[in-house]
This record gives sequence, structure tokens and C-alpha cells, in this order.
Amino acid sequence: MFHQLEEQLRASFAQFLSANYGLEAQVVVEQPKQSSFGEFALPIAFSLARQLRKAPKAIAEELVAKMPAIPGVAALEVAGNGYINVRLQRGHYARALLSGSAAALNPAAGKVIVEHTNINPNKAAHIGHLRNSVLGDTFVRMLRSAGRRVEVQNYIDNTGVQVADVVVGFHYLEKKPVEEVKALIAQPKFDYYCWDLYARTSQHYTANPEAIQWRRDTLHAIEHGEGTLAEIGHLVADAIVERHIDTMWRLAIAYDVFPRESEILHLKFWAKAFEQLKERKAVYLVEEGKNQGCWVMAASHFREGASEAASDDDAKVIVRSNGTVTYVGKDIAYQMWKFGLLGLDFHYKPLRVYPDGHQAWVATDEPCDLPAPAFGGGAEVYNVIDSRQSYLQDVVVAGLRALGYDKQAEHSIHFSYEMVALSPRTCVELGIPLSEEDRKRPYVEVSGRKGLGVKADDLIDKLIEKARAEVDSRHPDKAEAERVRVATQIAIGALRYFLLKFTRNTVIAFDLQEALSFEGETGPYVQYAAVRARNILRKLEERGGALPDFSQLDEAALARQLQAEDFWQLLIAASKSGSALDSALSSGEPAAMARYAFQLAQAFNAFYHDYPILAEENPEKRTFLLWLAVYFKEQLERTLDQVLGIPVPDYM
RNA sequence: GGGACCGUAGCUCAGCUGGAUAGAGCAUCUGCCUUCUAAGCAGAGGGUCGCAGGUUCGAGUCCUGCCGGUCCUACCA
Repeated sequence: MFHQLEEQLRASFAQFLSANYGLEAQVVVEQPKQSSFGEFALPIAFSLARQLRKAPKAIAEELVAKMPAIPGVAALEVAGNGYINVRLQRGHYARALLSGSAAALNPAAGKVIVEHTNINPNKAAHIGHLRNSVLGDTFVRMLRSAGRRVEVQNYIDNTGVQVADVVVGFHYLEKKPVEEVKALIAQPKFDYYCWDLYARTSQHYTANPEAIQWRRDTLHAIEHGEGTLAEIGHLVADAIVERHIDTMWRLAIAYDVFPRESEILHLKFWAKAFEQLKERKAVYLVEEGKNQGCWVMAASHFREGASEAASDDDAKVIVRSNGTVTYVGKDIAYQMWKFGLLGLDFHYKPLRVYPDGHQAWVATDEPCDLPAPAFGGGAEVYNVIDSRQSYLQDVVVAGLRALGYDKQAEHSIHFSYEMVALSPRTCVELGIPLSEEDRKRPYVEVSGRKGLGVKADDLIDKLIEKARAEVDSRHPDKAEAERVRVATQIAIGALRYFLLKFTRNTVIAFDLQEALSFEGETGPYVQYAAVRARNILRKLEERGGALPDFSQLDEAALARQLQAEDFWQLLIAASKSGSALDSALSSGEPAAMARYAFQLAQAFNAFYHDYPILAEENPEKRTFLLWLAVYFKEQLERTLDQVLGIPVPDYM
């Protein structure tokens, strides 16, 4: 609604300027610094000052005087040195909201593919992985809320070095036969077991460099899919993927399809992509130098300013001299498949039915009887991958471009984000040893190899435990199962909000104390505002009342009530959810959406404190306040639950 | 060496394509629970927006240089 008016305003001014001054001006519509200035502010007079050679203030005054009436707008005012402030007709605006005459969504056509999570299936998920998943999942929810069709992919690197290292641990270090590994998999927390084993194997390599041969042998075995090593590799990877799915579902994060690296190889995705790359001369064979015998992509393809004659040594190796393909090479093939450019497809089998009935599929190399949806073939692709891999992502896009797929390269977006590190204080708390140097740093990087980090499940458990204590003390009369449910919802809210409140390119120095906080700018604060709105309505019912018929609030009544600035500001804030989604989406910042939710909650909390609705005796005002509470509740709940993936508890 | 990002209140961070008096949260201090739950509300203090130039009606925002910090620049991913 708010957004609609903004557009209308823009259009009206542009049209007026074009018709009366012959100017094709870009009309900027801002929101005033102070709400007392009105709902919109246009700095148009400033930009016209040069062209018209007149003082901005004079231009603004002239425009305001000549501008024909705009529906829904009460007044245009000149302020400051030449701002045009816009005030809306409050009753008219509220009536439109009440009767639900919202604009229909007009989403772009075409499927959006969002790839996120992508955790190496060799150990438990940690806090850094959570940032990826929460960002990706929230972005997916934002797109879907805007009406886009979205497919969520979680790519599994099940044949890589990291899986191989855990296999080395099982086979060479622990000398476990397949049966014992299977028994371990059946135990709970198999991902935690692998977390430690992976760290041990890494340490073993450091102490015994010759042991690296085990890794080579294992990688080779896994790639060919034969023998004990390969069998353990597949068992481990599949089992860990299941654990990751469990962990992410605790945060209401789900996937549609799991493409796997093993199928990229077995189904000849890479071979086909390689053919095309060679044909188009996107890659070439190096004759001499350090990259002798490798197929490489010239630096000029992916690096700004690199000259055509840049040396072979600067090029990116795509196929190693031993004939094996690098991860980037496989990623190019995968990216081509995502856009439907490869002419090949995976086979799929069902992997998991989520508790809500959603079916997730996994890629396989054998046909399956069950019909799977059509995956891949997206119009836009977002890869949620941390910023350290931007170089690799540039190479992937360069690959598409070199093949002549300019449009796809354009729509191939690296949705990058900075890493999650640990605050020194939290390291101490977790017993992680710090060097003198580390102590002075603002943060310490986590390391899977060293086994340093905060495991996702541990963090979620801690949050639930803390929320549980709060819920228990406030609601000792509620059934235990119910208290656990509410505590879990609060924990999810706290965690998701914490990971979303930072913009993407900010390094998060994870601080346990801060993450466990439920006060101030946190998920529980926002949830609490929604719960308060629910409490009002529940209390009304408990006292034998019922919601009045809001249609009796006509424009005049609404205008009367909305003379109160507090009410008007809350209504305006709540009606901005569509506008907030729009701008968060165009800037690609889920943090903006989280911030909006927080601001809306703040506005409501102040309102809640100042105006006891149920005690209101004036019938018109009471009806109006109840409507305001209901409208706020709807907007906030939609923003929390649908867009941010944060559940709203029944009570707190 | 080359590339990218960052530097805003004591701390952690917002600040959309340049716009009105630079904002939150935490921490500190002061008030407010017989009311729809205080996970809350109201208020106070706290800033040379790293430094120096430039662009213009106007710069935290754009350009250049410097200082400080981080990441990338693998036949790992």
C-alpha cells in the first residue's frame, strides 16, 4: 500500500514535469528524516535548480502551487531550502488498508535457483555454516513472499578431499572395517564423531607428511567408486548429509534437491562441459611452465585488467596435469546445468519427506521409477557462498561468458557473505587456546581442520536451554511439552535474528553472550511484540468479548482516530512491510528485512505501553485500537514467520 | 606485487541510487510493574563519521592520495 502510493507520487510528478516543463527528470521519493514532516519527501527542486536556474525554494513553491491534486494526498508542503513534503489523507489511507485493496503481486517470470548450505559432508555443521543457511533460506523466503518461483539446491561435494580425510581416519588410523563404520553411523551424533576424527587426521598429516599418500589413494578410490575406501566414503557422506538435514530443519530450513558431485562425474556432466569449453577455446592446454600439462582458463577471462598476453602461470587450472578436474571445473558444469545449458540431467530419487510433507530429492546416476519434478533450468541463479571464494565464482561466471552465454553469466549471482569468526572472549569460554597475538585480534577464525568452532547443534541446544529457563519461570503452570515447544521457538528466533542482523559483508565475531541475549535488538524482542498483540486478543476473548466488526470504521471515523500522531505512525510503519520487502530484495540484504521487523516491534511496544486497549471506554476508539492491533499483528507475523522464518510463540 | 572489502558513540553495528539536527542495540546512570505479561517503556550522558585534498547548492555516502586492518591471488575447496 505504502509502496503503491510512493510509485504513484513518482509517476504524478514525472508526468507533471514532462507536460509543463518538458523535463524528463528522475523523481526521487524519500522518507523524511522526521516523521513530523509527513510521509514522503521529494528533493526534486534541488536537482531542477541547475537546469531552471532558479533557487530550489522558488521551484518547490511553484511546483506545489501548480501541481494538480493527487488521490490520497492531503497536502504538499515546502520545507527547508526546497524540500517538498507530502502528507497523506489518513482516513483514506487507513480505509484502503482496512478493505484490503492491496495491489496484486506482479512477479517476474522464470524460476529462481538458490543454492545454499553446501557443507562438506564429513563433519558436524558449525556456526559459519549456519550463517550461510540462514541467509540463503531467508533470501528464498523473501523471493517467495514476492511471488517468485524458487528452487532450493544444496550441492553435496561427496567425492572431495574433506570426505577422503575422514575415510582415511576410519580406515588407516582407526582401522575400522565397513561393519564398524556402519555401527557408528547408527549411533547418535555421528557427525560429532567425524568432527573429531577429521581434526585428528589433519593433525596426523602435519606430523607425518608421508601419510598424505593415503589421501591420494582414497580420493582415487572414491572417484572410481570401487573398494572398501569408496564404500566407506559413500556411507559417511550420505550419513552426514542426513545429520545436516536434521540440523537445518531444527531452524525450519529445507531443500528441494541435492545435486551431488559424484553424479556430476558419473553422468558425464563434466565431460560434456569440457567439450564445449575446448570447442569455444575457453580453455587451452599449457605446453610449458609451472602449469605444463594442465588445461587452463586465461586470466583475461575472469580478472579485470589482466592483459590478453598474461602468462600461462596466471591462468586458472581447470584440469590438472594428471587429467583430473578441479572443483571449479565441476562447478562450471553444475552452473551450466542450473541454467539448462548442458543438455544433460541427473536422475533423482526421494531423499527425505519433511514433517510438513515437503519432499526433497537427491541426484543419482541410475533411473528411478518415481517421477521427480523438473529441476534445474533456472532463469536466475543465486549461489550463497562465502566471500573468500569470490575468485572461484568469478571463474565460473567467466566460463559461462567464454561459452557465449552472456545472459546467463549476467544472471549468475554470487550471493556472498563474510565469515563467522569467534570473539576472543568466547574462545576463552570454550577452552580454545589463544596465542598472544590472537588475544589482541578482534576475532579468531574457526578451523574445521583444527576442530575449532561452535557446532550448530550445540549452539541450538544452549539457546533452547536458556529459553527454557525463562519460560519455566514465567509459565510454571503450562505442560512441559508445551514449554519445550515455546522455548524452541524462542531459540530459533534468537539464532536466526542474530545471524541476520548483520549485513552480508560484515564479519561476525561470534560472541556467545551476545548470541544468547534475548533483550534489545534480538529475535525474542520482536517475537515478544507479536505475542503481546496476541495477548490482547486472547484476553478480550477470555473476558467474554469478541472482535468488533471493523467495517463499521468508515473513513471519517478512521480520520478522527488517526489525528493522534502515535496511531498514525504505527499504522504507517506496519503498512510498510511490502515496501521493506521490496527494498531488501533489490539490495539483496536480508538484514534490512530483519531491521524492519525490529523497528516495527519497537513502534508497537511503545504503543502497547501507552494505550491500554481493553480498558478503552470510547467505543469508536476501542474498535479502532483493536483494528490497529490486529493489523499490526498480521503484518508482523507475516514478516516474522513467512519472510524471516522466525516462528511466533503462543505466549512468552 | 596485483585484486576486493572494511575504518561511524566505550563495545557491536545500521545509514537505500549524494539531501533537512548522523541513528539503533549493548554497557553506564535516572525513573516506571494493584493495568492487555517489565524478554518491556520513558529519559540522560556519550561523535574531529581513520587522515588530507578534490568534485557541488549540498559529502558519512562520489573521486584521488595517505594511514590502519582483513580476505583473496593453489595442479585445496
